[in-house]
Amino acid sequence: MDRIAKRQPMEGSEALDLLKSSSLSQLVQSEIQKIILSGRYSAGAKLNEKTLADQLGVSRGPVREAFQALHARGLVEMIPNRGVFVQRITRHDAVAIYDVRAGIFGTACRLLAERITADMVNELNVLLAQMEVAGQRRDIDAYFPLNIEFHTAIVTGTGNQVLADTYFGLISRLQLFRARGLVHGGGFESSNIEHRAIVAALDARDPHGAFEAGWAHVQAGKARILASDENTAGST
Amino acid sequence: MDRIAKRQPMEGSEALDLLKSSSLSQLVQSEIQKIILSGRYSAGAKLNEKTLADQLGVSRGPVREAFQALHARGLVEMIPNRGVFVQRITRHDAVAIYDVRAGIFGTACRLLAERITADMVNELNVLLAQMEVAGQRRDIDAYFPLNIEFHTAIVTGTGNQVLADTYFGLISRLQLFRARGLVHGGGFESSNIEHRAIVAALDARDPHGAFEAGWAHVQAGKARILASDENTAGST
DNA sequence: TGCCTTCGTATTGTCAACAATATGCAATGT
DNA sequence: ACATTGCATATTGTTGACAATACGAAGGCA
Repeated sequence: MDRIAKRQPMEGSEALDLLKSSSLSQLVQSEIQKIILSGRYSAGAKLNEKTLADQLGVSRGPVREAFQALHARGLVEMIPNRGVFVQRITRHDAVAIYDVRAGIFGTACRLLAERITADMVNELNVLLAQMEVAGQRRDIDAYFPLNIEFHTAIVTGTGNQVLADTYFGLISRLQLFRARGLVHGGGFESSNIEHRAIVAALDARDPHGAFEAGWAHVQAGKARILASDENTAGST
Repeated sequence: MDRIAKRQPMEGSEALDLLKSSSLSQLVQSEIQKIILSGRYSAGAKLNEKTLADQLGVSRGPVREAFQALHARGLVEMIPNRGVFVQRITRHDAVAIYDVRAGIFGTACRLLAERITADMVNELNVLLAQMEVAGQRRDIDAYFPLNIEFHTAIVTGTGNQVLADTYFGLISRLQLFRARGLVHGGGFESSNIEHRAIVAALDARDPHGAFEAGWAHVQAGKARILASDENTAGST
């Protein structure tokens, strides 16, 4: 764990974040978030204030502030006088998150369909082609980042920052759900078919079709994850 | 401003909140949120740590923690070494929030259409009737809480807590937008027509129709607010 | 007059100490 | 053997103090 530097302005990797946010709590927050999402702590694990503070080289104050922000983002659970724990995402929670994500992503597609440029369509088509290649090769390490880039391009392409923030908030909570196990390979083919349907609707500037395609894609993803989870563990 | 009691367990109004959350920061947070949403501070106004801490009868620590949570919820803006300010919601922001709200509310309607009970339909019909009475009487004080109850019933009726939280988060940010001025009366008639369309689709268990009705209702509300804002102030 | 520098004050950022609560272990009693 | 009580320890909750930064007024200079 990288010890946060004692205020020396430029310090390697995230100098930009530092310049923008400066305050230690922001730094500590993103650091703890990284730790949580990396899956280093299992779901429900306790986050000790002093331990974390020592690891990051700060006092407990900023750590406690970071906890509050992470709690508001739904990444940790706080029990008074007991402590802070990595949020447990049950199957039931995951379903709820996926349904909201379906609505948000569908909305993104719908909004994008009304304003998408030819360049953006081309960009998505390039990603589509690359994903198909990776899919045929069963190359999950190539496929995964492309898949993320595809969804990110659509969500940020709307130009709606609130939508993007909401979407990424849901994504991070889902990361928490599948933090353990779940290679969730497979489903390349169907996933690519769904991607093509989305781009087709976007290219046709068809808001309704785009929403439906986006919604259906996330719902299909939900089904795939839940099926995969069914096989690996018997979580509540 | 009610001074927060010094730990005496039961203290009038929000004893339940206290029992559940206990920690001062939670209390302070909801208190500051109330202050912000009440519109007592104008948009962009500075929130002084020590002043607030003294008003609430606590030290700066819990106040700072509350700030972090409120920042994560998008209610305040934090500038390093400068302080915390009531979040400014521009017209552009409001449009973005409304678009997301349309998607979320539409999604709520869609999900609810798949699981709504006859009792729930009746409940909504009762609210519908009451709103029509209030609308015909131009009784905004009666109409407003009914309107909120109608939307809340739909959103919570889905049983999806994540969706509800997301929705209410957007609502509170919108409250920030129209905190000043904006009586936004009028539009009763059209609003009621839209409400009827929503309930009709729900009663018909028609997910697509319900989504569209919900989406259209929020979009219409957006148009009404923006038009009203056009007349009152020239915000950015 | 208008602009810049300088200094005092107010405010934020961080920390370490103190108080309150919970946890785990040992001793006691049934 | 098992449950219960009491104590020692660890952890959280809160506070006040100190350091660093920003703000604003007064004064000097062109």
